Amino acid sequence: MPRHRFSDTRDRIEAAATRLFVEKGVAETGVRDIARTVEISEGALYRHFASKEELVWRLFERHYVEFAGRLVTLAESETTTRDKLRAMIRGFCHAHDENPTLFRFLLFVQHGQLGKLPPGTPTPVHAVRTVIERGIAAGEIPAQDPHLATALMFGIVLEPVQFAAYGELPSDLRSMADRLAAAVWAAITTV
Amino acid sequence: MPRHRFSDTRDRIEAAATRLFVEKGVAETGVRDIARTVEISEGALYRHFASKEELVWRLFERHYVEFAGRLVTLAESETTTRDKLRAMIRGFCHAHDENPTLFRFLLFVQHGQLGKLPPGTPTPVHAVRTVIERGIAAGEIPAQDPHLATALMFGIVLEPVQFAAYGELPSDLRSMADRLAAAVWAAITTV
Amino acid sequence: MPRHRFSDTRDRIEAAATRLFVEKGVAETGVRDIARTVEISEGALYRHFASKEELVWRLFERHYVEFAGRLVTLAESETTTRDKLRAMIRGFCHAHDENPTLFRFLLFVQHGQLGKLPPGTPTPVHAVRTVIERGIAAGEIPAQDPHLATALMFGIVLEPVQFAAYGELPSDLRSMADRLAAAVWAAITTV
Amino acid sequence: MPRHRFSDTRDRIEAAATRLFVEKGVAETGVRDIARTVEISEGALYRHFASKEELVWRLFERHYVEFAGRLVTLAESETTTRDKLRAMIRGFCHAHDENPTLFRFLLFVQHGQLGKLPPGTPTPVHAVRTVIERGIAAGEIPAQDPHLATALMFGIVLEPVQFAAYGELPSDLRSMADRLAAAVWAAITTV
DNA sequence: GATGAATGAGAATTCATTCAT
DNA sequence: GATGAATGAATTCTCATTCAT
Repeated sequence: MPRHRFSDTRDRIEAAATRLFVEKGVAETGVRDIARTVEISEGALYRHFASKEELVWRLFERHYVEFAGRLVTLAESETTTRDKLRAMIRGFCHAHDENPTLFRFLLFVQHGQLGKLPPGTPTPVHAVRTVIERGIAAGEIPAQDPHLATALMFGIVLEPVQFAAYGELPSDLRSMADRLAAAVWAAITTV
Repeated sequence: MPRHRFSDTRDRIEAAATRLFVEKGVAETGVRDIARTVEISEGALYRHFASKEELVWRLFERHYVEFAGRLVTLAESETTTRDKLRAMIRGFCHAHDENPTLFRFLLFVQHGQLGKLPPGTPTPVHAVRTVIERGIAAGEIPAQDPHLATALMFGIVLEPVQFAAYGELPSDLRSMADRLAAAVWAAITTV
Repeated sequence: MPRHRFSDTRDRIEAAATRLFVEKGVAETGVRDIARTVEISEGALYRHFASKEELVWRLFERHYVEFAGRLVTLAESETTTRDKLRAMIRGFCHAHDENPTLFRFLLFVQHGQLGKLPPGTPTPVHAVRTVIERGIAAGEIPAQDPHLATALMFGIVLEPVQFAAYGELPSDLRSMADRLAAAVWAAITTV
Repeated sequence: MPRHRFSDTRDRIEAAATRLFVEKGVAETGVRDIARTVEISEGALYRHFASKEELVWRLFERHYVEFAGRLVTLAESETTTRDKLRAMIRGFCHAHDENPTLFRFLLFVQHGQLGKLPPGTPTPVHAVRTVIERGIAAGEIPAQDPHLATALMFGIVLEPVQFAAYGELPSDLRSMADRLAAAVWAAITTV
């Protein structure tokens, strides 16, 4: 058996990298920083990831797609558009509170990665927009640009995360979930 | 020799730097890139800015504070809270459409810089929160956490900018200003 | 004016690199070695060459094509095939004696580079083969595989260079030129 | 467990290494490449060779000396100098065709190793030169520098190998053996 | 005998900054 | 004021070798 279990080191690398990427930014985080945090040599990192770029990508891709899937599942478990949206918003809050670092990495630090997703990959944006489009089609939401409505929903949910990171809001997002759901509903039904 | 040649070059540096910073990120933009874009030598850049860091900081600080001031002025020109907020939102949209690059630089690329502002410096966040706090005190807005209400307003206004940058919304934000103002008002009056 | 004239440093880099590449091999020569030899910093090298690979390629390409051209010119200045070949062989010897290091770099260290030449580029091999093919067509050389005859000529001329490098022959190749020409002629007319 | 498994692995390592060294060069071939090709772990390689350097050296030394011995034997089995040389040339061609990769490794990739041979070690060069020196002494070859004559012979035999590797000659050297022998004889008897 | 994660010394390359001209 | 070659530290990555299991 190896000195450390494989997945052990790999997981520790991922956790450390995510945290550092969020704290300092991807470009500002050196392979050195990650290695020092995990307490392995720089070279050892490359046994687990072919490059820093791949590390970033893997981190992003896996969790991003997974999160999108979770949102879809949450929406499917409800009937009305309003309930679907509320469930998804709770999903956002839950994901954030569970691992704020990872959440922030996925939703704010990922710009370069988005373009690499194969076209057609389900994303959180896509999941939300689909629900909204169906809501409009079903007459549950007034007719409007679904892209704009989606943007409103994301803004309302994500900006509090930024404020929380700057200490201007508590970092317990779940306690605000219903308030946010109400705000989203008000914002997209007021045309 | 032209009197304004100096500031001309300086302005061109600032414009080029802002654009590159937004397009590629601050860390990913080299002094060399900037110099090449402006068509001056690398050395010449240092005649105008003591360091790359200072260039970033100057770029941010000047426009950020100026923008905050503009928001305050806009709010002061109106009487009711609702009108104040609408005026500010129009200010956001106007600032964006006038120079989307600079706007995006100020609102999204600046994370590292925010902490350098001397405490007490007026910021856009502060300008908006003040209006909201007064609106609550005056009973024009239901009692609520003014930080959260501020976050909602920022989310509703800024997220469409991100969507516009990804081509999912038109980049003409002004055409959406009243819709955004209505959404903000609905979101913060629905508790 | 710059600290050193541009071409000065560039030339010194090329000379040092050629020598080191021949002495130790390309892979075994570090950018560090070159920089130390030229007495500049490693980074300074990159102002003159985009990469080590480009340095190798530039070194090879320029001189290789130039040498091929010289051979063609030499052949054109003679009438009979025998005289053409002798002139080319003298050209080889002259090129070697003038700068044995460069000669060895071009003819022995270049394997990886040959494939990068755009197809159709005139090479020394091509120059020699053309003369031999015409000699066969004109009946001045017995009918035979021109590729083999070319190989014989190259072997006869180049192997003494290797021996000279190992101290088993004097490094003054010009003194052997006519002997080598006689050997080549004998080898390719004896079928 | 098979008795010869050890030497099996060892042989497979040697074969893979030889091939990779010739294809990509010694420096460009990593221990990793070799291990992957043989389908063993990197660590396992060190059970068979103390270091990469030793692997290269062993590969070279054993076959090089063996090949020199074969040449001596071939020469001894003939009487006249001309026959001795022809036998040796056939030996070269045979060795090449049997294992072109190994042949090329020994004769072209070995530069660094030659100097490590204990002085006095019989080498192919030495074997050929001895025959030529005796031929001169016996009056079968005109008086001349035996080193140069040896170089001519090596050039005539080895250059076709290079051409074959570049696809400009068939890789079946044996079919050319007598032609090469004739060329060598012509080259060294024409002074 | 075998495994493969880990090491540590470099390798090539980039980059903000300096400075002689 | 301007130039661009030079610097030197830092960065990403490679690689032969070791060693706990």
